[in-house]
Amino acid sequence: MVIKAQRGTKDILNDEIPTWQWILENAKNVFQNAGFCEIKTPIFEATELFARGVGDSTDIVNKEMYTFSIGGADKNSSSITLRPENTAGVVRAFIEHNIGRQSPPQKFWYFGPMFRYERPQAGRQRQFHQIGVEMFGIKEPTADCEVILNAVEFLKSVGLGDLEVEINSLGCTKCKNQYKEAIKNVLAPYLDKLCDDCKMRYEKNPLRILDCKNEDCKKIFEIEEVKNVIFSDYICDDCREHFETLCGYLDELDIKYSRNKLLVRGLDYYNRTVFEIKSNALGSQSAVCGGGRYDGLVEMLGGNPTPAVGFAMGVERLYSLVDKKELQKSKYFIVSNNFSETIKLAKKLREKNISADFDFQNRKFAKQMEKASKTSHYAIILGEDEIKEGYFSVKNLKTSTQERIDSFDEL
RNA sequence: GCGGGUAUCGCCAAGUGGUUAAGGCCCCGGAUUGUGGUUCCGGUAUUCGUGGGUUCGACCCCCACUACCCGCCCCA
Repeated sequence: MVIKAQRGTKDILNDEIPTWQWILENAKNVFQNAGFCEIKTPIFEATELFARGVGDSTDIVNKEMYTFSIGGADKNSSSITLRPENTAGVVRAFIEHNIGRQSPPQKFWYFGPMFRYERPQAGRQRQFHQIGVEMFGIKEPTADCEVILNAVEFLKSVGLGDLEVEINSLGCTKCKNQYKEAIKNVLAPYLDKLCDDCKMRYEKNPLRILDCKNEDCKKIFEIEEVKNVIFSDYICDDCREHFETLCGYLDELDIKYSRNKLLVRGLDYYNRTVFEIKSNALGSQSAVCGGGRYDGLVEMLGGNPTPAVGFAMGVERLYSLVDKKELQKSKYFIVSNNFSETIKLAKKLREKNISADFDFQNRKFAKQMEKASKTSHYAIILGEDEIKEGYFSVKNLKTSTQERIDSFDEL
């Protein structure tokens, strides 16, 4: 019986690796230049962290978590969960290490695998990777601006500078709740015409009705009185000023964005600013990046009240949009039938940080040259004459020119 | 959780009831016994996702299962 990779998981092999590494290098450059420090948190956490942090009205917590009971069936067993996203974990670390004591802002970026038990599909796997950023301690829209700028700059660095940003403001706890009530009231007469999913959302999380793609539901949003409520400027003065200030900053940076009043994100912790970056080249899973402000989360998880804002990007989705990179050739391929001389030379070259490879089967020169031309820029011929007289014949495999090199230092 | 599609060598694939399962790429070997990229020659699936069934005979028909893909939902 052949064991295969689990459903919704995949191996990332040679042909994909250069592009993955390139994406990561760009992330590191962009975020570290902006003062974000990488943070690596564990892949599993207490189940309760996600239940409280991500929110139990979300599908992620309700039906998509990989949860295990550790310690058997006895009463002391603890429940752990493979992280479905990384904000909760970073916030946990932030509180646990008292990072809020340092002078704000505290800026982090991360990369790593996330796990969600969903039906695999284009742009969606059960183990997938996210690159993200979290910024703590700043309530002003300057932080929202910094975070969005970094998302855009990173996308630009991987050649995706033209994707448009959608933003919205959900308001603070107070105006968000007023808005929810207003939506429930105006939709009440139409409740039985909404799709089944929306009927459930009506009770659990009415804002998400606005996200519905069902045509019948969309028609209801077109009804004058409903439309008036949905598109009303429900947010309070403070929230509006926060949002408008942010928009002003984005304008100054020439970041193209559009206001999408129907943009509500599925995670419970968001307030005020939310944003998404989409590409229609992705099929139905169109969001490459999603993020927003979560001013209440640190306190909810037991820390001091701390404003925060961040985003996450799906690396597999990013990968599918980006120009692919090829495996780099090594500089030298040593062609020889003397293994000990060959590997000693390779070792010396590698110690000088020069890439070198060679044949391991003592094959004839024609075969070794063939391999050399596929994998390397130059062949170093190390035959009997060269070894005896102590020089190297170096052949440029592109131009087919060969020259004699007398000392190792010239390589 | 609900709908639809597909499954033939590492990859791309032809074959759709009849004794040896095309072809291309890659890989391996040879022509070229110490010099590659071109060319030429040769080699690589006792087997067609798995298990049953129909049939004298199945990769091709039927049933079940599994996996993958696509859409819904949700999200990155």
